[in-house]
Amino acid sequence: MAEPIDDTDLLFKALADPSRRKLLDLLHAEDGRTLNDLCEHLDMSRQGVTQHLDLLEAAHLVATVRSGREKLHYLNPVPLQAIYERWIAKFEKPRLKALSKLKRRLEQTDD
Amino acid sequence: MAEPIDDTDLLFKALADPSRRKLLDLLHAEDGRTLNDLCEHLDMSRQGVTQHLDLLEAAHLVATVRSGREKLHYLNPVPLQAIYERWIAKFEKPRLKALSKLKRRLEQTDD
DNA sequence: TTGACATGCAAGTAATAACTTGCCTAATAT
DNA sequence: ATATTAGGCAAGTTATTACTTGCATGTCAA
Repeated sequence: MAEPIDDTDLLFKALADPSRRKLLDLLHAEDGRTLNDLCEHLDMSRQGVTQHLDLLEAAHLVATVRSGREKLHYLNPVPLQAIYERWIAKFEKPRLKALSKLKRRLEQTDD
Repeated sequence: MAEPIDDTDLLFKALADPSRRKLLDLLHAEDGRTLNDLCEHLDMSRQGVTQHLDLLEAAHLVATVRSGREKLHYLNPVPLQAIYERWIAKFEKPRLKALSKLKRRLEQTDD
């Protein structure tokens, strides 16, 4: 069963694979990489990497821009925030929940 | 490939399935439930639920206590904190990273 | 002390996910 | 112009995961 209905599901599924997590780490270390660049770090075929990147893109964790014959990949950390709100903050002890609220308030005044 | 080597992998794999996330939600709503209790909410065989709970237990998200012929299930939110540190805080903008440090400092003095 | 209840074990099936291979198109550099 | 480089598409294969069924064991209540 396990139909990937909502974004939450795509997101967790995207994070469930170590190769995809490595890709996120690579983009975190240096943004705007090409497909070939990323392939050099992964020990699998180019298509394998492409398919992982497609999943990351479906989960909105990676955005891409075509530049000539190259495709540049950028990290988008926003969905991770959603995980935090739904799965970390919610399950924390009340004390930490209070801190989460504080954090959000600070974000609003700061931005 | 995708060998489940470390705890991180078990954790993300555990969270990747909607039924398992539902189980966590159920335990969050009310802790110490029996297997049969949890089964009533899941629309699959008892064994299916057992296997999901086994994975959650392997990821240390659920702990169990045997009580007579019943098995009680308890939620352990600690591993979720690890995800936060490694995957949320790390990928946040520097401003939010600073807040994460603050949070940890507060935790130490508070506990 | 027996019958119903709560759960465990093991093997099998079906669905999904990860990965590969081969060929195709478009951009660039010489 | 043409060879090379970057990437896309589509099928097929293998591995993993989700789930089921049938039977076994321990616990409790009457």
